[in-house]
Parts: sequence; C-alpha cells; structure tokens
Amino acid sequence: MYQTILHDFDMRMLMDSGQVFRICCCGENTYAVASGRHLVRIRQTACGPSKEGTLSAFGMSGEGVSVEFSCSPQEFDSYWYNYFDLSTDYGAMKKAVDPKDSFLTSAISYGGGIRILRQDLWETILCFLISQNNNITRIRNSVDALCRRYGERLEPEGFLTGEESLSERDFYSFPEPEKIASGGLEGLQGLGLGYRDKYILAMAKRCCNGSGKEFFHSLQNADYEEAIAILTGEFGIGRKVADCICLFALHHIGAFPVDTHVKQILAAYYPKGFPFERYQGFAGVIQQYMFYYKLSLPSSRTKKEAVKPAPARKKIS
DNA sequence: GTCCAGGAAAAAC
DNA sequence: GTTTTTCATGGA
Repeated sequence: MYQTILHDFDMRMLMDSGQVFRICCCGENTYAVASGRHLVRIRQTACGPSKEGTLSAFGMSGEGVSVEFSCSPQEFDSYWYNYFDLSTDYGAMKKAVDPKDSFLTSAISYGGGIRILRQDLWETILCFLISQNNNITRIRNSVDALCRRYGERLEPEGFLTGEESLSERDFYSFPEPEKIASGGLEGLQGLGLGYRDKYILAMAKRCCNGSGKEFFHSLQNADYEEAIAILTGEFGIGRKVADCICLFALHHIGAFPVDTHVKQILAAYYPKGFPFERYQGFAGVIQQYMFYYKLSLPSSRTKKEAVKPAPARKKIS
C-alpha cells in the first residue's frame, strides 16, 4: 500500500471523463484502474478541514484528497505517478482561465479533479478507434469485452488498508496486437463493435511483431503535427480520433479534439469563436474540463433547437 | 420508428 | 475539391 495527498485529483471525475475506459468503481470511494498489464485499486477520502464534504469538493485545488494505492511504493513511482501525470501543476492552468468566461469557470468548478492521463499508446489507439460514433457506456463495454476475450486475467496487487473483501469483479490485461490479429474478424464478433471491427483488425495486423514497436516509437518521437499526420494516415483514424490519441496517450496537451459534444459547446456558448490563443499549448486540458461539464448539463441546453429554433416539425402521418 | 453517441470511409455531387 | 451517405449497435 502507498498513501499520499493529491491536489486537482478526483477518481470519480477521471473515471467518467471520457478519456479512459478501464476505470471502474468497486466500492465506496474505491476504484480499480487497469492499464496495459497493470492493475491497481485506489481509495480516495477527503482530508483536512474542508467544507461539508460533498464529492464535488474532492480534487479542488487547495483542499487535496487523501489517496491510497493498493500497490507498492515502487510500483507507484515507476508507473502510476506518471500515468496520473502527477508532476504537472493543474492549478496554474486553471488560473489562466478568463474569469469572465462563465461556462469555463463553471466547468472547472465542476470538474476540477480531472487530469490528462498518460495512457498506454496501443491501448489508447484501439479504445479511440472503438469510440467513433459511439457512446461512453458502449465503448466501456466493448473494451471490457475485448480484454475478457483476448487479455489475461490480472491478479490484484497489494491491498488497501482495512480491505475486507476484494471486488467480485475481475480484470484483464489489454490484449496484444498478435492476439487480436490471430482471431480474425470472427474473433471480434459479439463485442458490440459494429462496423468498427474491421478498423480494429487492420490496426492489430499492422502492429503485429516488430512493426508495432516501430510505429509506436515513431509516434512517441514525433511532435504534435507529425503525430497527427502519421495517425490520420491509418485506416479508421480521422482528425478527431488522432487528436484524442495525441492528448490522452502522447500527452500533447495542446490537442483539442472536437467531437459531437464539443461541437455543441462551441456552437452554444462560443458562437463568435473560442479563444484558443489564450490557451495556447494546453487547450486540451481546457477542452477536457468543458467536455466533462457538458455531460452533466441537460441536453436541451446545447442541442441545436436550443441554439437555433428548429423549423416546424414535420407532421407524422 | 427516430434520434443519438468522444466519426470516418466511401460515394456522389 | 467539397458535400452527402453509409456504416452497426443499443439506449432513450
């Protein structure tokens, strides 16, 4: 077990932020995080004198949360510290936000515990291939089903203090390209992938054996623009998915993925344009606060009808 | 039945 | 070169 105090950190927000699909809640204030072949359980509790502790108070700058990792301090240092991007000061980026921008200030007050994770590249490429024209719940289910079919069962590492029983749920490693490729298209049926199965298979074949390592290294050594060019050259990856991979795996935090939600935000709240110049170099962090906050809003607020009233509805016969 | 979801490829203009 | 259609799937 390893315990520490963290700022700008909230597991529930990270779990639901849409950047990662392998975190689940497995008890009160307790979460399981799987990444590649790593698995850890994390318990987070409010600490210090804070205003009556709502969950939303977690992770706000200044307050901090007490966080227990089930793993050893060595595993924390060598993997999870980097995964959660704990060397970055998010308070500084929050302060850069225009105080007159009420949408953004609300978004940060609502989702201040979000960070940009440094996720495994192979895993992130596949997860965001699955994400296209899909919703977060279905993505999570497909990713989990894929890991159950081709991954290996992971043994929980270490224990949290006073842990009575482990979660009934079991966890699997993210499958290697060779495993997915060998199963062919048939091996991808029944996972809810829909038409995306052919993208997954093509990417798995492309990353088999040595060529995957080369591909990953070229991406990791590329700057943002180069990475976008490489990624969008692949079957099934367009600009939006490429931006997500750049942001969530390659940590190009200037990347600003525009999906259906962000498109709605920009149309509804920034009709005269979003001030990208103000957030140069870290717009992706700002984007993530906006995205997460938007998920909590009633859809009527940003749906097209709310912005521009739709013409009279066509009469049904 | 229709619309929507962290879109992109293929077809059609 | 740009716009439109198609592509699976399941929940609302």
